[in-house]
Amino acid sequence: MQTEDQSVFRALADPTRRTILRDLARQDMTIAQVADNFDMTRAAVKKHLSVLSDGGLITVQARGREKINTLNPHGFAPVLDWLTFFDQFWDDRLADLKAAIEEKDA
Amino acid sequence: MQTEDQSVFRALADPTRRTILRDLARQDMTIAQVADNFDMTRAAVKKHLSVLSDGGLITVQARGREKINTLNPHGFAPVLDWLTFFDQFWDDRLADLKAAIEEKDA
DNA sequence: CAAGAATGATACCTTTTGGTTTCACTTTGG
DNA sequence: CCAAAGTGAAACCAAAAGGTATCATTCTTG
Repeated sequence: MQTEDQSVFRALADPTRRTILRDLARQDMTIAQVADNFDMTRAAVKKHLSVLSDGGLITVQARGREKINTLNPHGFAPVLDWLTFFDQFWDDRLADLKAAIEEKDA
Repeated sequence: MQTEDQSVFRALADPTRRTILRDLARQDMTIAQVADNFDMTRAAVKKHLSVLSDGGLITVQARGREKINTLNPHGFAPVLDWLTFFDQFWDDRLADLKAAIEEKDA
């Protein structure tokens, strides 16, 4: 458990990468297109895309000399699974605490 | 959106911290108790706890000379909210893709 | 009150990260 | 064919991250 999750959690840790994911949610993009949305070099964006790819959050396919980056919704599964552990914990043992937390939600 | 999420995403990025959260899910613990579960100094564990606290994932209260660290389930909310954006995206625009992904889930 | 326990804080070190530059490589188009 | 477009990759840098060691503080307790 949580053995191979590191790459996806690491991928989500950077704000630039989280923004890229939102951008790719709108449409698939080449590296250059993604880079146009940021004030940094294409090389830097490329590195971010590599981290996202390592984390399984995007897939990349070549189209001629271009690389099309596509959001991979399936890649979020490990994160959701990990978070689910806590849901279960609350349900099983801390129903009262959960209720208390929600009502003190100022 | 995603403006102040950084601290919680950063907190979740480290495997030691994710393990600490699971440990705290079982029971509240002092710093020394948390440190007993790891092969590193108490000072290092303390730093991790500070990051978790900054991210809102745990709360800390003094009890005499001890500090009791408690899991704060509410702290996960920003992460769930952020992830929800993609759920919505799938529902709104990619119902077909979602189905395709699930059925090709080898 | 004095010793020990639990912690806070600081300085310091090493590795990772995020970024830039630069150069080689492949595809596309006129 | 040849120049330009789109990438890949490597070298290099500064800053952040994860750890350790050390010392000062603050409770607890006999």
